[in-house]
Amino acid sequence: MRLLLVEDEDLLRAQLVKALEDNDYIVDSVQDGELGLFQAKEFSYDAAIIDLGLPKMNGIDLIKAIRAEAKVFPILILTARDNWTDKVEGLDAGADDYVVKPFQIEEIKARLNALLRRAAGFAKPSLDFGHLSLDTSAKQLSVSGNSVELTAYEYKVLEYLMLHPGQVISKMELTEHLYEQDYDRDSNVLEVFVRRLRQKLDPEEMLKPIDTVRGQGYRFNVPPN
Amino acid sequence: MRLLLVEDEDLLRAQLVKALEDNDYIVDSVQDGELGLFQAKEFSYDAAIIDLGLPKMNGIDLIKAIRAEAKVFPILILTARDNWTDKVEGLDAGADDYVVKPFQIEEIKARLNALLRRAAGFAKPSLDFGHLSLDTSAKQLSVSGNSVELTAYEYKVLEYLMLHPGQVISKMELTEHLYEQDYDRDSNVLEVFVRRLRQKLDPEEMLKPIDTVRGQGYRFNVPPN
DNA sequence: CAAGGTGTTAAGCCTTTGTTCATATTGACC
DNA sequence: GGTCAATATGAACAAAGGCTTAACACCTTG
Repeated sequence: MRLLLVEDEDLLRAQLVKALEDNDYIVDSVQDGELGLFQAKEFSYDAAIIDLGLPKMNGIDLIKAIRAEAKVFPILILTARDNWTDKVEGLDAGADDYVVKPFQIEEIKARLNALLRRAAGFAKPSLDFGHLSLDTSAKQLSVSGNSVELTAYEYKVLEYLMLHPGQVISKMELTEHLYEQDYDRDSNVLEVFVRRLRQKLDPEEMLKPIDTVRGQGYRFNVPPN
Repeated sequence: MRLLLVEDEDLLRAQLVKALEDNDYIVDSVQDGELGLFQAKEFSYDAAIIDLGLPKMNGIDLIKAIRAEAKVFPILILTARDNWTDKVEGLDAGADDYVVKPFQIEEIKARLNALLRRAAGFAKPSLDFGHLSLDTSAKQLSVSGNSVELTAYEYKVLEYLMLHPGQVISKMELTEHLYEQDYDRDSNVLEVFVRRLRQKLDPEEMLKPIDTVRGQGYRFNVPPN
């Protein structure tokens, strides 16, 4: 899960980043609205946490701009207690929830979880395609009935692919979803993971659940019927 | 046993928290209805104690909202003597019992025990999976008929895992259920408990009732039929 | 006070996993 | 067909994470 954090206060930002990272989120944090918008346009996030009082471009405008880009990930806004009217404006602009400063880090985490779960919407515990089924709460794959264990990273890759069935996902997009910063460019970790996944998904190499589109990325195939 | 306490009066709240904690409950306490609802949604409790006169969202609405979320844990309401009509409304809204203020702490504890016993009584006296059966009221485990003693913490761990069968439960989630605050990060208590549990559950190490999903947590395996 | 049990810590060992590397294979373009 | 870049593959390695055991402090209980 990759988060965008836009917060101008250095100390608070650092605390949040740490807390979120401890919870296994991958966090990109920036200090002002302009940078926030740039990041939001350039990368794809699972959720954003945005302080409403920001330099360069205020939080409300940032949210509007993000929504104008047709980005739909949930947005959690941080607002000071005294100007709570902002909160309404923020929700109007397209935010999904708010937390009033000062807050407990725990509250942020809980709200975030709620949003992400809600965003998953259909709250599907499992992603099913033909004889492949990925149980997202058991973190387990089942191939025509037989359960198969996945490592943490194998799971992340497969989940991401299965969440975008039939779409070509570039290696960069995948890598960015797995790691914090842009990872060492000349590494073939991803290829190795895909290789191991293919073996587990389809030991016989008959059905080719994951195609490689040369130069573009990988694609999880929706099985016929 | 984890309780949710929603009470706006600081002194009373503190007294209740202390008394309950002395009785080995784990207590989350909040000051208003909105926070209460949030907690109830976000975490899973064994029971709740709710004052009817609350800021932000009154107790009646809170109870309705909790029940609307399909939460079934018992709810004990606290009500002032003069407006006893609230009590009826509260019970109608879905509360299970009431105590009139002012009260003796002892009374709260007694009512709570009764509620919990009743809830355990017909809700789920035992968690059964294959040849494993955990008697939640006797706090006793039986492995293919033979009863096995569990220590307090062993029981807590196993109960939590068995309440979420087939799901991967992170160590953090488990630890938070065992202890109040987030516990010392670099301690391996949990591993030790799991180790001891595994021995008791399955001395032969054949059936692997508890899987470890590396980097993610533990999973109680649902035995195949 | 002795004895036994329980929760906790510490330490070393062992396994899994992520990562790298070297080398093979593939596909696209000339 | 030849050439080059992109991807696959298999093996090897180091570190993280988990396991296991033992010891210890603290309670209870008799």
